[in-house]
Amino acid sequence: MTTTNPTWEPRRLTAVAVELPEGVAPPGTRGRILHAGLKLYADLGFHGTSIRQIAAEVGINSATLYAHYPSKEHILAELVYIGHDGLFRELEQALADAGPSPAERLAALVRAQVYSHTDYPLLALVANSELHALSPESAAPALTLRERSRQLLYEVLIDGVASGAFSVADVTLAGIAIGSMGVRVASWFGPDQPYTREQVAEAFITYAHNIVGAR
Amino acid sequence: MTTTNPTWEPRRLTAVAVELPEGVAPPGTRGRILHAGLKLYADLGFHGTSIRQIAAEVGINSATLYAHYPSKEHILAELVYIGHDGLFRELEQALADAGPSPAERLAALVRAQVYSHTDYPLLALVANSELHALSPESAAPALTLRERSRQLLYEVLIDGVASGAFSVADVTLAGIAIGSMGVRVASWFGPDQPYTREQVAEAFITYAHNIVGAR
DNA sequence: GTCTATACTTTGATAGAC
DNA sequence: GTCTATCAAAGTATAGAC
Repeated sequence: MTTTNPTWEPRRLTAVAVELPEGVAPPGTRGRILHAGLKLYADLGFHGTSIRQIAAEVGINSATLYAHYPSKEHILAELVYIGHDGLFRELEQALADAGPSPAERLAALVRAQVYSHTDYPLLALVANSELHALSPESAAPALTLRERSRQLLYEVLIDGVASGAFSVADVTLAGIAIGSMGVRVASWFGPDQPYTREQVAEAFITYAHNIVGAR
Repeated sequence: MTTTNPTWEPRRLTAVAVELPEGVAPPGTRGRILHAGLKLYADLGFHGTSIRQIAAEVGINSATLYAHYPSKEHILAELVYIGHDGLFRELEQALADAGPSPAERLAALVRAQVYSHTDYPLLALVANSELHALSPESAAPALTLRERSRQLLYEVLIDGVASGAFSVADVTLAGIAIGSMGVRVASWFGPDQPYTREQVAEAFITYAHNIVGAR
């Protein structure tokens, strides 16, 4: 193959709605740019997407983008931040609404993570898979939120072990395993498979309980 | 920010050895190109890497690359195939060496996947995270191997349920959960954390057994 | 096989009119 | 805010000498 087929473009996801959580998208053109960036970054990756593709998706000239964002990277930075911030808020709210037992609190976290990824799969994919394309300064706010989210899980696990509700040899590895189930959801959940978000969440809650030996 | 800082480059991984399994790298310059591609694709992604960077890493002129590979994509295609083929072979060998019980066979698969990712993290990362950058035709052989690897796991799970060794409501979701723990290993395992590959494997085997309710 | 030189395209971003 | 027009740089890949 010595030439590139211009009609083919790689696709990372089956077609799903390009959606952001309510209230987080800026109004007007800036918001439409953000949605277009979300769709294209999820599909082609940050480096695989050109500023002209984003503009075409919005229906504006590429130069107009720079009236709303100072660079291509700033569009990604906003998406990555929104994704991490949204997940962290969902996790915090889930804990606030959860019952007092460690098992209930762990279930609330797993459910919130699964729903976050099933409801906004493009956002989850971009936030997790394209973060590495950001400069350290642009990535820092999202990384702080990721660390805080991680802490929410570990506090629940540590409490559960301390109270005897959980029985697990290594809390860190158990947390990694539970988190791994969750972050992968956006990569396989979609309209081409038969499960509802609720079925996935309840199954993964059971697995998480099994992993930590919840009584 | 209106200009790009040419001295900064995004980094996806902490420094680890750039290694391929024995015997899979072609001899001579072609093999050195493959190693350079592995390192750079893992670090910067396929679209984030230029043909000139690969050539510079090898220490040759960029034009010389085309005496060994017909395109940038062919280098990635070979890496993605090697990664999927290597994992599949390891899984098959693990089953051949495993004891007869479903629990032993599941343990063998989990251990093989963990070792494959801890021993060749760059290869695992490129094979899984950059596959989407390939054309459908270039990706097909790897996808076939991935499906066959998936089947190995599901056969063990189905056997375990049929024999009463496992107790799990949904084999598909359990398989996804177990596979998710494994594919994430390359993203966090490295010299900056305290676990050995054996510790990770044994912990994940326990979690897998817990997920499927192994008796 | 490897090089120098270069063709040609696409890229991110800017200038300036309206 | 949006456009047309354009720049400078970087991109993949090729031609042809050695």
